[in-house]
Amino acid sequence: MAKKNTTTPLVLVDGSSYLFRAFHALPPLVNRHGEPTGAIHGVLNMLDKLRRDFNPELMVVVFDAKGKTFRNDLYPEYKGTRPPMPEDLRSQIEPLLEIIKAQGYPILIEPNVEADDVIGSLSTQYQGEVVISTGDKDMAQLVNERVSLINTMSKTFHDIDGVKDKYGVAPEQIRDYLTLMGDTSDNIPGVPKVGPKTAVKWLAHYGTLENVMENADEFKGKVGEYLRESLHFLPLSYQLVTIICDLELDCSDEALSLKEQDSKALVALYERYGFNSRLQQLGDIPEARESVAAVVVSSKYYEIIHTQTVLNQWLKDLTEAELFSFAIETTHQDYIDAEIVGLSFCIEAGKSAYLPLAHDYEDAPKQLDRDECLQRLKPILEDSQQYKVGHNLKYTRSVLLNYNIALQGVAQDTMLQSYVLNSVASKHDIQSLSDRYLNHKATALTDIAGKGRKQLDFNQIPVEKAATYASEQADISLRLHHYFWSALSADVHLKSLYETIELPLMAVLSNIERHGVLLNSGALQDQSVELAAEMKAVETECYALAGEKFTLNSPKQLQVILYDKLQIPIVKKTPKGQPSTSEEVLSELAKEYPLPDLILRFRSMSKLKSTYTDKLPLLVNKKTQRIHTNYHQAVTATGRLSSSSPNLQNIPIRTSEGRRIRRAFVAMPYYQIMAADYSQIELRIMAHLSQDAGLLEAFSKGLDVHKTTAAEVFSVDIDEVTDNQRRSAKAINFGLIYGMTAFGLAKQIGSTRTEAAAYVKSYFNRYPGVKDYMDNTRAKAKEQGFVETLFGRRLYLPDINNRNVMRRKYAERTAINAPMQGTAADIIKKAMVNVDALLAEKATDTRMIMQVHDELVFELPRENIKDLSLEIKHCMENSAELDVPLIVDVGIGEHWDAAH
DNA sequence: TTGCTCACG
DNA sequence: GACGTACGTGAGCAAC
Repeated sequence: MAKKNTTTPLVLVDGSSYLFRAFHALPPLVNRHGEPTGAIHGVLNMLDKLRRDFNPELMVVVFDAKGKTFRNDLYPEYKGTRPPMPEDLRSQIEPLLEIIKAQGYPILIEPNVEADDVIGSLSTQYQGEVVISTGDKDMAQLVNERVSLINTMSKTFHDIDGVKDKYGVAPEQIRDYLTLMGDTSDNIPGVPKVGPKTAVKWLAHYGTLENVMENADEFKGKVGEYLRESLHFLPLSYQLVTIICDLELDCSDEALSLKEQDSKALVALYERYGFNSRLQQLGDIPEARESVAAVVVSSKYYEIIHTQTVLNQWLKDLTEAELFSFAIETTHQDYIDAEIVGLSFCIEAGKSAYLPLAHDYEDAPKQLDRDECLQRLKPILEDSQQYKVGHNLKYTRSVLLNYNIALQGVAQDTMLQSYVLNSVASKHDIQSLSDRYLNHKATALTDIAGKGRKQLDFNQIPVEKAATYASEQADISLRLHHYFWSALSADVHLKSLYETIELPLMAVLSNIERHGVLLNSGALQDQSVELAAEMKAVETECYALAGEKFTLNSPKQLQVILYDKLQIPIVKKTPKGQPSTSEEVLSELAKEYPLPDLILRFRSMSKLKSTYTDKLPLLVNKKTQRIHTNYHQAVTATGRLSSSSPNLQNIPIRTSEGRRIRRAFVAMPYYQIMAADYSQIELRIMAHLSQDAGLLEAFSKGLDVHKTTAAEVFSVDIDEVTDNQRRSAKAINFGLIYGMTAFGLAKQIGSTRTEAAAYVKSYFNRYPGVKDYMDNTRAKAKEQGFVETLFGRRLYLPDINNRNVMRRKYAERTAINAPMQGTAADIIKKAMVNVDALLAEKATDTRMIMQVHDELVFELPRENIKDLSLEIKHCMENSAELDVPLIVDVGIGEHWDAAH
């Protein structure tokens, strides 16, 4: 085959590998017919990206054919351990092929061989540069001077050196390497106990598999025996991992060239499968415009509202709309200081408007009066029957309240929709979502405002630019809603989680944030002064012991002092290979040396001072004189909230110096602080989920569960359990929630690994239900690719079947932990919604002011405090029906510390 | 910006 | 005989 006269490479795509990976990596999106389309999206986006990156003229997408291949004839057990393809994936193949074909890609599907073999043959026989796009490491054997690999999903690129770096062997050794290791996912046997490290070591010494086999007698120990026992089947394994490179295929340029897309067919397909943003893009092509117009609103129409007449028309349209999306643009990111600069609206995809109100740069065009416009919008925004969509409406709601507008009728928040559908997707901001789900690169704020110190506030941005950006925000939000809504509607649990927990919680959180917490700044400032003095003293002592001055807070400098200068032996290294100076290590060293203990004292004081006593007073808001945190509702993988600026979920409690900080969290005059926390909620959830008889009984009888566990594990009478046994049992109970190993438990309780393993074994004997539950959870996770909480919140685990042991084990531990941590999060969120309703009904002056994962904190008037605290306690305890009682402990005091 | 360390549940 | 080792967060500091 001749090389085509082109400067761009031939791109070969392993379609099957990407289809499979996209299916597991992406959320289970469905179109309006309820058909799954997530994997199709994934593969199409990937193809787009390859085209953008390489701009190729020749490009082929290769898929595995259905049915058996010649490898099954060689070895009937080949891929014998693979579960059957999930139906939701199988059903996406045909539509995907149709779409790819209509987009103009040549497709190759060869019977009796795999996609690898087709790609191997094409890359070998083509004379020019080749890029193979695959997620499969076996293809590394095809790399040479003109053939390289790219993994479009993990964004990695491998040429010859890249393969050597990644695997430790040259491309021509890859087959030997794979043969020695075997491949569990394809069910190809290798030498037992030989993994990447050993395979690389052997090949580095002997060069080839053949040489290893000829010298098998030289290998010592158990592995040597395994090697000799494996010799008879290694040639077969080698044959199985070898990619065929001499298939006779049509390799003409004609066969490999990208073709013109069939716009008409694409319009029909995109419409059929609900690929709206692709449909929009087709609308820009003249010959497709007509057919596109027949199915969607095509062109984007962004209007700027400058006159009363236009405003009137839009207000009328908004009032008549069943559902509209809107967004606000403000001067600050902080909702308290934010002033509204403009609003955008969208009634149907592609048709939106921007209402500029407070752009005040030099020569800014005259704009409608802000207060007047807001007054006219107020009835619409406050109408609970007028349904609205937005993105991160907690912020919008808080800002509008500054203008005395109480947002009602929030039907949808696209940030929360995205989070409920897939909490693991790292970002839920509108730009990322548009890119990911609509395949549309939205204008970013930094595109129009710049970034860093010179970033313009929104009121400084020219109205024209601002209008494009803001209108697009509303437009995208509406499109995302259509997209997410069909996916949510397909799953009753996810939909209910979204509608009954996350959406109502949004307003509750907004109220908590806005109300804020009263802080005794003076007390903290005093503490800062005292800490500074003590730190000074410790510092002087440290310099004396070290024999020189150094930065106590620098791990790097401390390393030099401890391990180089003072020659203290290294106990542990950080993940990057540096000798660690962590708390754990220093405590150990403190037994023998004086300096580590001083460093620890210095560090803890420094932490308290810099993070809390110095910083918190600075965060008191000038207007309200209180602290206003931000609760993030779409950050954690498990469903918990997180808190920032300041983080009120990590205020110290474990040391007395730390608790002193809590005493600065006070109530206003005539009020008190009440703290209500769930007792051992995650263990109770484990009892409920596992239905283990022993655990259920312990909780139902109100026993001390750690003591009960100790009695069982150590086979002693419950009255004879020692404090030490109880402590170990508590560590076991916690460890179980985290998916522990014997190693981790041993480290925690300071026992040997063997002892720890015996405790775990004994635990599982006594609580067989827990063991079953954990095994079932892992198995289900592997099968489904996700785990669920009691209320159906999902957590996807893309690594649960990863070939990398570490990543897989990590995913397995997450699989164990997430249902418990997540269910606890669901329960307290429900409680927050319920308690909020209770307080509204009571019309008291009581305010919820903080949430710390299993604790709610309130500020309430002194009168009737006992009655109300009991009501709140009951409300929290009844927010979920478990097969064990939910217990809430309540405390009241002048400050947060006293309320515990 | 990254790595380390440490505050919380 | 390799390699890591209990889950989930946010923040400050040093050093690049």
